[in-house]
Amino acid sequence: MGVTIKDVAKRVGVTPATVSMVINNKPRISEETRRKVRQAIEELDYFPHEGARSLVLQRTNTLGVAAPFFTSYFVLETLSGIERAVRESDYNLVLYGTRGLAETEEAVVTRIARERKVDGLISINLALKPEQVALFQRNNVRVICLENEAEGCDWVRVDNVSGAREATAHLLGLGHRSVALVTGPTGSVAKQREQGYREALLAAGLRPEDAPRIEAPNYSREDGLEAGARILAAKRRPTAVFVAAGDVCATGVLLAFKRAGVSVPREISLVGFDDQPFAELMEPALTTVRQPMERMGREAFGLLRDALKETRERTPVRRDFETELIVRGSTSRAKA
Amino acid sequence: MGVTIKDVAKRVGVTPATVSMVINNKPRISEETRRKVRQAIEELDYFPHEGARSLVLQRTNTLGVAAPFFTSYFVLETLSGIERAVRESDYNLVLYGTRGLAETEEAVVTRIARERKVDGLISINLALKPEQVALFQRNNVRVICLENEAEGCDWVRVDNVSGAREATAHLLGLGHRSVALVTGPTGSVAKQREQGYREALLAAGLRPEDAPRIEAPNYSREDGLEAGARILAAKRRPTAVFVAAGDVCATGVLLAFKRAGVSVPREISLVGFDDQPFAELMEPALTTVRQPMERMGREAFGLLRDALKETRERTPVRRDFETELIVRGSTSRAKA
DNA sequence: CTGTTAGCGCCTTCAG
DNA sequence: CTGAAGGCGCTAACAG
Repeated sequence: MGVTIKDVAKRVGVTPATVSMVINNKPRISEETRRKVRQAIEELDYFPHEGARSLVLQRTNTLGVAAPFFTSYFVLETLSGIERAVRESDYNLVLYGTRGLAETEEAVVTRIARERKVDGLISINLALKPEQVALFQRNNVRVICLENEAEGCDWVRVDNVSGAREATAHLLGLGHRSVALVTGPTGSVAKQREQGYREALLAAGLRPEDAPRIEAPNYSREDGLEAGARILAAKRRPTAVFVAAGDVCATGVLLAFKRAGVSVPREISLVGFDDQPFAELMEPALTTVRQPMERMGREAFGLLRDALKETRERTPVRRDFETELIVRGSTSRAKA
Repeated sequence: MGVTIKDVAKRVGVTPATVSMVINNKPRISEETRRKVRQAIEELDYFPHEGARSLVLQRTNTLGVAAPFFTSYFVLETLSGIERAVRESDYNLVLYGTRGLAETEEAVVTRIARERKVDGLISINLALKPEQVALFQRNNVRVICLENEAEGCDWVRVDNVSGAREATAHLLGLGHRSVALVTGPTGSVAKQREQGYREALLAAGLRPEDAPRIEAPNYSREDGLEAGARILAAKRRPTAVFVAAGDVCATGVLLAFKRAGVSVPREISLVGFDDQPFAELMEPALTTVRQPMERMGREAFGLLRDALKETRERTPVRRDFETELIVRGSTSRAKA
């Protein structure tokens, strides 16, 4: 169908091996031959067949990115960083979505590991089990974890503990003594944020048990609406809320407060997590914790590329990025 | 390195060909052999090498998605629809970003066509030139266009003309006689939306030239800010604005109005395009034009899959999706 | 019903 | 410096 290396060879009157060497810039080919081969390639509009190369070279020049959803802001932003870095290299990028379902995740991961379509994988937010990590190792697929951690893999994440601690400390610094927590379902990220929250409270001599703790199973706006209602219904109403479950959820909390006629930040202060673009547009604009997602994506790609250069196993690399507290209008000093 | 079809064959005492036939469910293999082969596959934990299959089968089971950016809401949402549909099939998805640069786009497109890593491509918003379409055809890569149109390709898009007409008509129906337009840079989509806008005005006996027409080169919030300022500075200030350049840009326009102390919708009405999630969260909530992005993505995948089944060329298929006007708080009746 | 042969397109020895 | 041969892992065609 297409033009192959043989066609080029025939035209020049050499063998495919010679053409191959020219393409791959191997030495010990005369300038003369080199020139003629190049010209033939030009004339025939020849381009090497990547699949065939992969087969013999045992590498695909392709990286995978797996994530539960590609609609999550975090995933999207990190993907964007990855994509940008990849475009500057000559890797390709394959996407694997797991739809947030454990069984799909299982199947997808198995497939990625064994199908050999990728040299390496960036796993965003997947709960990789040890046997899955082992499967990747056996199949010689390097894995970098983004946001989640898996034993034996490099990982890139944000320091959730300190981010949450800082957010909570900001509220305490404004004089709030009762800070509610709205957090995601069990998972390492949620745990870390809760830990940071608790650390800040304890450091201020407060007891975490004294303020409402509400779970937002889906990090959704609806979850936030319900959380907001429950916070208002608490017997001792808190004067501040830290929505560790993220900005989307925080919009729901805010909406619940507005519907109840409770003013933010006059009566209650609100802090989110993520710094999504709309955070700045809300009324009041949302104080929140920013994560350097794009940079994290680039870093994940960098680690993967480096890992692929090494033939032997390295000791896993860990990168913790710092968060940044963005103070806006949704937080203010507690009334005395 | 990994276990191959030969290992399986050797273990059972048959040839690779037999194993291959079992794997691919070809008939004329005895139940006995079939069973033994299956068992050996199980025991050895064998999995076919996709790359090797592709080489001989002349298809990669992989589809590409190319777009300028993967951070644009439209791209993201359609990608999500594509991804979902793909996950239900057994195709893989490769991403190609062009960074919005013409030369990158040129290089990427050429590479996609010639590298043969994909059987088909969904092109979101790329300006495919006829020679590029021809290049794809020569290399037997099917192409579906999403949002943009290219001669000779199937395409999926939204009816921008009628969407813009409806949005404008909504404003006119509220009694507005001077409706400004904020539109994207030249491109088929922007042209279509402007056409719809003009049609609505003309149908109401108004002259498009009488109201400000402002370009937003990057569809950005900053562009919107500037557009808003210019609208307020117009000698005869319009009472309504249609931001065909999208909701992000509309947030800028709104901000400019707020900063100037001009109340929306009391003094001026505002309509966006896209219905991004934050549109509902703005104050006032934004009236806007919704596009069924997810469904469009699924449809694009469906068309591509069908096209790949057909061996011969078909006459191009076109799908126009309808928009939906979502009326919220940013539009109200013009004062008499 | 199964084995043999040939080849997908390319690259890497090893001779010459 | 270049050609010939072998093989990456798999499948299709043809024999047996």
